[in-house]
Amino acid sequence: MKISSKVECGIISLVDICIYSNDDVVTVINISARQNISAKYLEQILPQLRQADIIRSVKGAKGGYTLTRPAEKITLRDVINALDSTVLGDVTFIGKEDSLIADALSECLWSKMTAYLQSFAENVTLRDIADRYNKLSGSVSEPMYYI
Amino acid sequence: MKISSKVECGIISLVDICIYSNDDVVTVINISARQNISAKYLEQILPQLRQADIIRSVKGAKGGYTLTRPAEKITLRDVINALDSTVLGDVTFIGKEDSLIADALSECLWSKMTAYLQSFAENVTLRDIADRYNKLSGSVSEPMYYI
DNA sequence: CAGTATTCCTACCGTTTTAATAAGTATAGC
DNA sequence: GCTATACTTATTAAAACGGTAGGAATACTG
Repeated sequence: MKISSKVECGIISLVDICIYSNDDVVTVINISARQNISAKYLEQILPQLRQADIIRSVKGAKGGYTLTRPAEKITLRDVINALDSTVLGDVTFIGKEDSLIADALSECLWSKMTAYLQSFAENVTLRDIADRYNKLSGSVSEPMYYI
Repeated sequence: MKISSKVECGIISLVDICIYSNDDVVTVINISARQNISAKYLEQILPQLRQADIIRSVKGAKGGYTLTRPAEKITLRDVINALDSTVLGDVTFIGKEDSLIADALSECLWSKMTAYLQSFAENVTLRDIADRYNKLSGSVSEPMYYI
């Protein structure tokens, strides 16, 4: 599966906001520095997530971003669809293909696949990713204390 | 989901071969005419399916293609992987992303999704598509006889 | 053995998509 | 008013994709 950098960076940004906002906003510059993603690139991605009502922005000095709701209420389906609706959406053919075989294919394969992808992504939340991240980062750094 | 025209046309060609080869080979020109796909384009797709041992070719005059095995033994997984291994394969990030968050994301979402896609496509065969096609084409033309 | 029908190979071109950058505007805190 | 920030739009550069083209190799046919 090919996932665009935009989707990848978008999700990473959200997890970053989730982890580092302690009742406070998180700025593009912060995210950029921590996640090693160009700030200018983020400025293009985050507004899309705001329009999808996943994050809320505060303008001006001391501004930044926060999640609009608890991380466990934000599904990856919401996020992915906001950034690139083709990822989980119905199969689209560039070259028209108005053939019955293509229809059969759609019924037997593509539509079932995409239905599953949607429902699967609906059952994974930002919280799940953040928790998993915490475990991963814990298992990397914690053992150091015991050396 | 975005599926390339190559994958779509490749599968259509195989179903066409499956339907129209009666112990005989099927030529690119035949497929092209029936499925309305440029012959030159097919000449680019079919060799890939031959290399993947899905079809067998006969060169020269009276040449053409046949399936290497019964249609019920050819899974869509084989076909899709032969034509574009990125469709069902592991998620690939264009922009490197060597972050732990990306790892967490991979574990919680991408790898599970792709594993499912692979296993799902493994359980659909060319025969299934051909059968479905026959039903579709039947339900379109058969009722005409009763008018 | 010549002619023809076919697969095969490789290069090429144009369009679209994507990634990333850039520049400048608007807003709000201090 | 200065500064830090989000917002918007345009632009560039690179890659992927769809499709075309020319010609070489191969094998049947008369």
